[in-house]
Formats: sequence, structure tokens, C-alpha cells
Amino acid sequence: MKQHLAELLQQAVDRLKTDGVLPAGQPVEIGLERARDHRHGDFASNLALTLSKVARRKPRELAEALVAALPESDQVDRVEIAGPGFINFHLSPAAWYAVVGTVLEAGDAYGRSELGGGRPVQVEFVSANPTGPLHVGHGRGAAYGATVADLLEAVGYRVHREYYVNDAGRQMDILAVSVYLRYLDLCGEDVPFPSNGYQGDYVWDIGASLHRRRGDALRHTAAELLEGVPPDEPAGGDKEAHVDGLIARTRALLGEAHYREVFDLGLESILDNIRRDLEEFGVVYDEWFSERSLTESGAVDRAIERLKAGGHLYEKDGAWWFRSTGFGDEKDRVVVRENGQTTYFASDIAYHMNKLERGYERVIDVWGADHHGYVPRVKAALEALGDDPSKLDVLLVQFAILYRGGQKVQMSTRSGEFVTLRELRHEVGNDAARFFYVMRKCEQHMDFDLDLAKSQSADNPVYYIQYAHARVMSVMRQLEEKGMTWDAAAGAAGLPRLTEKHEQSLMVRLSRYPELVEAAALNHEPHLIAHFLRELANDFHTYYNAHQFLVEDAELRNARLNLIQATRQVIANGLGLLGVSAPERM
RNA sequence: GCCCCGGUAGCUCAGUCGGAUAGAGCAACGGCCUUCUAAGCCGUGGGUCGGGGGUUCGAAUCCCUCCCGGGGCGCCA
Repeated sequence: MKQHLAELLQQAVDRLKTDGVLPAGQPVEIGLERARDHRHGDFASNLALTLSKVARRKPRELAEALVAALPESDQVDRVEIAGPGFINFHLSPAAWYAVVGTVLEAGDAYGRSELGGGRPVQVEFVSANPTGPLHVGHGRGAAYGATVADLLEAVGYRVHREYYVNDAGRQMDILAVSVYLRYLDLCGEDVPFPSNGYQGDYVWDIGASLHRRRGDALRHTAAELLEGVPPDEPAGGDKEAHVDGLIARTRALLGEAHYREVFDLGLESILDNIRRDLEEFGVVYDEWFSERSLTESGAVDRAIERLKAGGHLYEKDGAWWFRSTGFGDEKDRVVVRENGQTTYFASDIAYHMNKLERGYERVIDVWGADHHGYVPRVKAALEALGDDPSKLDVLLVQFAILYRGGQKVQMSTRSGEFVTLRELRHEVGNDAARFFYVMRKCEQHMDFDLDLAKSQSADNPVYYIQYAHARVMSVMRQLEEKGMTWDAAAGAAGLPRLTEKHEQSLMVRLSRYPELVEAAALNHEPHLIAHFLRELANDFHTYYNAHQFLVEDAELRNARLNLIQATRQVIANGLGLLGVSAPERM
């Protein structure tokens, strides 16, 4: 429809060029958009305003010339000039009928497109350290990332969903030690738990599972373990040094093989938990990519060698530094520590190098906003490696702050005081959780009101939309009870009977859906879908209250049923993209 | 101090990359159920778009500056 109008305008412009009103030669961009206000018609063009300068005419005068040169079309009811020189198109009712048939015919596919042309895109999201269950902060990244991926797929990209598993590094060692200490406790050893350890109940569970499996086989005395370990913070020491000491002692006492066993048990238990949690949330991955594998495959060394060969590394204070300042970062970054260990950043360079080597045209990282300072250095590394940093899109998701009873819920993973994603899902349901998480733009701080999300009331937008879907289903059920039928073919023929204002606006809304999916996908803005669905549901509820669908007049009834079935379809499609169910009854 | 995000109705937020008289929901107030689910609908009130400059036909939107809130600035991950 929009394209049709753009063609009409183009023809008008061409005619004015021939007539010498407009300078020939340079092509003009046809500005055309949906009118914000329905009193301005359906589509509006600011063409006369943008062209007035080159034409050296007053905008309104130019608009009149353009309108006069506009070819006839049966889709256009009338054209008006308004305000400073806008050209407003009022479409004829007939222009909208087609959408009902299009929706019914396309079904689940309505709104999908081939825009992406099957080009490969990778979306990496959540990637939380496997040191504990996912909490509500991760939930936002999960819902957002999954929806962005689904949207891109809907518009024709070949999407690869990936979780980067941080299965190496100090945090994981702290987890392993935490598990081991709980295990020792179950063996009957009385070892003080480090203030820097992971204190959540799940660590007890893993310790217990280790004890069930190995009995006392891995037991060492508290005195052995604490030998030579600097004091913890409450005892006047440094908590970091204390926990590092414990890691070293645990390693030494257990030996590498047994230490690895404890470590991997912790890792696998938590990863299983995370996998299950996400799956129940409707979030699935194509790949769980191991950080450790980058070291083992030599990718980290290879990345470092490439940087070295390019002259981007230098040695200082015994460490190797990447000259990221040469690529716009604010300071240089260490990639190989004084002790010879590579940093997390080195792994990340290798990881992103690997992503691009896999041939993705676009790589999307969904990160928590607290990692924003990390973006310049990763892009710097890609540039230094000779890759194109603009292929990487980092989407920063702001924190979700949880409110319960009007009070902020404080959270800390280390202390084990947090609300898990699982708890949230059980409390408010998957549908409400998925919807609430993507209701806001990702760069917007989010106040997640638990009481609102779980309230089964009108305030809750997700129910409002689902109810519209259920209502259509209910009408269809009533059809039989009333001894009536629905003939879709007759309904299609009877569409011109749909002349009510409510019916017109519903059709206009339906026709916008594909544009919205496209915009939401390309701009990574799932909230557009959420808002659209709310408006569509509103249109439907209004229509429902104003007119009877199951009327005696068969032609009118069939046409109306076609329209509400199309509406149901679009609601189902939209909710599906958000990972929210479309219930048949409520 | 530097960097990122935000500041729009009492509250939570939209605002389609510069458009027309700035919009929803909730909350408040007033109406609508013998008719397809009232988890709904209709109506009313509510604004210095954080402040101040600038750019132009035109600014919530772009530029500069200041104020306020959140977050980040490790040889942690």
C-alpha cells in the first residue's frame, strides 16, 4: 500500500520535472509515512516541504502542483493539503479489505519476511558465569536476547543462538572451593566458610551430591586445608588473599585430577540447572560455547600471536599489554599476566575472532549494562586483528530492579541473597515474565513490579492481550451452540460490508503488523511488538463491545468472523514472537 | 575526574532516526452486564517533554552547556 502511494508520488514528481517546475536530474527521496493522527488521513508525505528549497516555491504551492499531477487510483479516496504543506492521503475502505485475506491465507507466516535473505547472524546472550542459578537480572537478558533472535529469524536471517560458558577462571575456582568446603562440612570437618565464597544453598546441594558419590574419599582435615592460608577478612586479613590461599591449598591437597572432579561437578550441576531453567522459559540455544575450549584448541595463543605479529602487544612490568589506546580505548589492557596466565580479555579476543572466522555477517552480543566499558576494547581487538569491528553489535541491557510490596529487593550473588529467575517464573508465570521483560526498551532501566506481574487483573497488559485472543476463540465456540456457521469464502466476498469505524481501524492495524516486525527486528526493539499488541487488543475489545459478531445476516456475520479470525491470528503471531502463549480460553 | 544509560501526566512508560493540537496504561472521577467471557467498553480531568542557549519553514527528537538519578572505570570474570 505504502509502495503504491510512493509510486504515485514518484510519477507526480516526474511530471513536474518534465514541466520544469522541479529541476531535472537529481533523484528525490519520497518521504511517506503513516499519519500519526487519523484526521490527517492514512498516509502523509512531507515531499512539498523538503522540495520547496530546490524548487524555490512555497511548500503549499508546490503541494498543490504535486497533487494536481498525481495520477488517479481506486485505492485513494481523496488527497488533502494540510498544515505547512503536508500531502495527506485518505484511502478508500476497499484499500484495507485485502489485508484480512492476506492474514488468513498466510496464517502463522503473516508478518514474516525474507528481508534477511538467509544471511547468517549470531546472537550471544545471557552467558552468565556458571557459579550459581540465574537470577532475575539474567532473566531480562534471556527474554530480550531470545526475542531479538526470534525477530531476526522472522525477517529471514539464519540465526545462531549461543551461550558463552565461562568455565575457566578464578570465579569458577572459588565455586569449586565453596563446594569442597560444604563437602568437608558434611564429612564432619569444621572449616570456617570464607566470606568471599559462594554461600547459596545450591552449593550445599552440590557438596552433598559430591559426598553421596565419593563418601569421605576426598576428605582432608580443616587444619591441613588452612595450613599457610592467610586470614580471612573478619579475622583481620584480606578476603581475596584468603580465598586464593584456599584455592591453592585445595588444589595441592586434592591433586589436579580430583580437584578437576570437584570443579567439574560444580560446573555441570549449575550448567544443567541453567539449561533447564532457560528451556522452561522458552529460551533455547544452538550452541553452548566453552571458554576453556578456546585455550585447549590454541585459539587464545593464536589470537595473541596474531596481535604480536601485528605489533599491537608490548611487554611491561612482566606482563603483555594490548595497545588498545591505538584504537580508541581509554587505556591499554593486559592480555598475559605477570604469572604467565592469560586474562579473561584474552579469551574474549579469541572468542570474537572465532565468531568472525565462522563467517557471520553480523555478530550480536547482549550484555548487562555494567559491561559497557568493555565494548571499546573488544572492538579495538577486532580492528587490530584486521577484522571489521562494525560487524559486532553490542546490545547493552540495563538492570531490572525488582520491587515487592513497593520495596526494592536487594540482591547479591555471592551472599546468596537474590531472587532466582526460577522463583520469578513460578511466582508470576512464564508468560508474564517474558512479556514484562521485553515491554521496555533495553536501554531503559526497568522497574519490575512483582505484585503487578502476578496480579491477574486488568492492570496486567499480558492478560489483556491474551484475553482478546481467548475471546475470539470463545466466539467461535458460541457459533456452534447457536447453530450458526462460518464460511470463510463467503466472508471474503462480504468484506465490503465492513464499513464500521471500528472495523476499518482494526484492518488498518492488522496491515501495520509486518512493518512493525521489521522495525522491531532491525532495531532490536521487541517492545514495539508488545506495544502494538496492546493496541491491537484494544481495537478488538472496543469492536467487541460495540458490535455483535454472531448476527443473523450471514454475509455480514461471515465477513466479521473473517476479520476477528485475522485479528486472532495476528495476536497469536505477535505473542509467539515474544515467547508468550495464546490461550484458547481464560 | 572520565565513560555509558536515563530524566516526557500523580505512578510506570511510548513517541515510527526533524513534522501538524505530545500519546498509552495504571491511579482518580462518572457511566455501560436479561445480548458472542465486565480479565471488557465509553467518557472526564491531568504537561514549562529536567533547566538554559543554538541549528531551521518546523525540535521531546539534532548540537553545546549545566543540573539530577542509575551504572562502569582491576595483571577479577
